[in-house]
Amino acid sequence: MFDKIVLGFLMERKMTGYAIKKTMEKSTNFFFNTSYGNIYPTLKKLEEAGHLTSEEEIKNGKLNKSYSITQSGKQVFRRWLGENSDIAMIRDEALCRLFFFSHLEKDKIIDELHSYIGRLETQAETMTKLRKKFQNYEIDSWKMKSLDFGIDYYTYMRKSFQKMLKEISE
Amino acid sequence: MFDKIVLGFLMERKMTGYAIKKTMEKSTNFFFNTSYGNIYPTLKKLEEAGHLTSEEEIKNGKLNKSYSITQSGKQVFRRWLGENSDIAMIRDEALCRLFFFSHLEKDKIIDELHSYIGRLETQAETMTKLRKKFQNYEIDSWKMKSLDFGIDYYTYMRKSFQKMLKEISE
DNA sequence: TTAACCATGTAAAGCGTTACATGATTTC
DNA sequence: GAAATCATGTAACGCTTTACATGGTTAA
Repeated sequence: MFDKIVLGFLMERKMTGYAIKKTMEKSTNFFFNTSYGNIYPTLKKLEEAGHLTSEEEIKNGKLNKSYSITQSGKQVFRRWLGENSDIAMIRDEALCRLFFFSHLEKDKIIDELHSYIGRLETQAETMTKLRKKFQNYEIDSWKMKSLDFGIDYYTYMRKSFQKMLKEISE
Repeated sequence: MFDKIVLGFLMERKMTGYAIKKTMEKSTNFFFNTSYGNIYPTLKKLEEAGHLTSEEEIKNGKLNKSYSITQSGKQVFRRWLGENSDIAMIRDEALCRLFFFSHLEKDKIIDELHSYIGRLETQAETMTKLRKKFQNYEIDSWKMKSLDFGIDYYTYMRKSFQKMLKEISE
C-alpha cells in the first residue's frame, strides 16, 4: 500500500524522496508515516516498473533527485483508489492492554488511563494547530476532511477512555 | 507485542497454540489476530526463554501440546501491562484513500463510501452478536469493556463516513 | 465418503524499521 | 565552530503472513 501513497503524492507535483517524507510528517503522520529506508527503495522500484521517471539536479550544492509520475503510474494509482478497502483492525496497543486489565491493580489502571488520555488530548491539539496552518494554504477539501477526521477520531478515543476511567473511579 | 498477548491468554489457563488462535478469532479479532506461523514459533521462543513450560498429551488420537505460564512469564507480562501505550497511528486503508479522493470521480467516491459503510455496519453487528454470546459465560469485565469499545468504535466510524457521504451527496 | 475441523509445525517471502554511511549547507 | 537541517542511500534485522507439509477425527 505504501507505494500507492507515494504515487498519490506525486499525482500533484514532482517531488524528491526527502520532500515526500517531510510532507508525510506534516500531513499523513496521524494515519500513515514511514522511514527513508522505505521511501528510497520504493521510489527506485516504482521507477524500474516504469511508473515514475527521475531527474537529478544540483541545488545549493546538494543532489536533488526529483520523481515524476508517468501515465502508467497514474493508472496504477487510480485503479488502487477505486478499490474497496478492507475493514481495518484497530491494532491499538492501549486496547490490547485494556483487554488484560483484570491482571493489573486498580491504581495502576487509573494511572495508565490518565496518561493515555493526556496523550490523546495532546494529539488532538497538535492536529488542531496543524489544521489552522493548513487553512492559510489552498488545501484540497479531501485532505482537509482527512485531517478533520483525525481530530474527531482522537477526540472520540479520548472520550471513550475518559468514560472508562470514570466508570472504574466510582 | 504479540508475545505479550500470548502470555496474557496463558495467565488465565494453560492452552495449546491452536486454542490460542481460536480464542483470538472469537475475542480479540477486531483489534488483534495472527497466524499459526506466528503463534507456534512464538510459543517455542517463550518456552526457551523460560517464560512457559509445555506438556504433551494424546487427546482423541491427536497430539495436544499445552503451554503453562511460569513465574518469570507472569512477571514479564505484568511489567508490559503496566507500561505506557504509544498513541496508535490509524493506518486505515479507507482513510488513506480518502486523503487522495480529489483524484477520484464523485460517483466512484459515493460507491466506495457506500460499500465501506455497509462493511462497517456488518462488523458492528457481528460484534454485537458476539457480545450476546459472551453474556452467557462468565467473562471478565475488562474483556467485556474491550468488546463494547470495539462495537462503539465501528459504530462511530460508520457515522463518520456516513456524515462525509451526506456532505458530498448534497 | 468427503468435507470440515483438530492439531502442529517449517520455510520462504514480504514489508518496514533502525542503524549505518556520507557529505553539503545553513543557522545560531 | 557547533548543531541543525538538507539530502540520498544501503544493510541488517525483526516481525508477520502465506504457502507448504502432515495426519488424525468428526459430522453431514
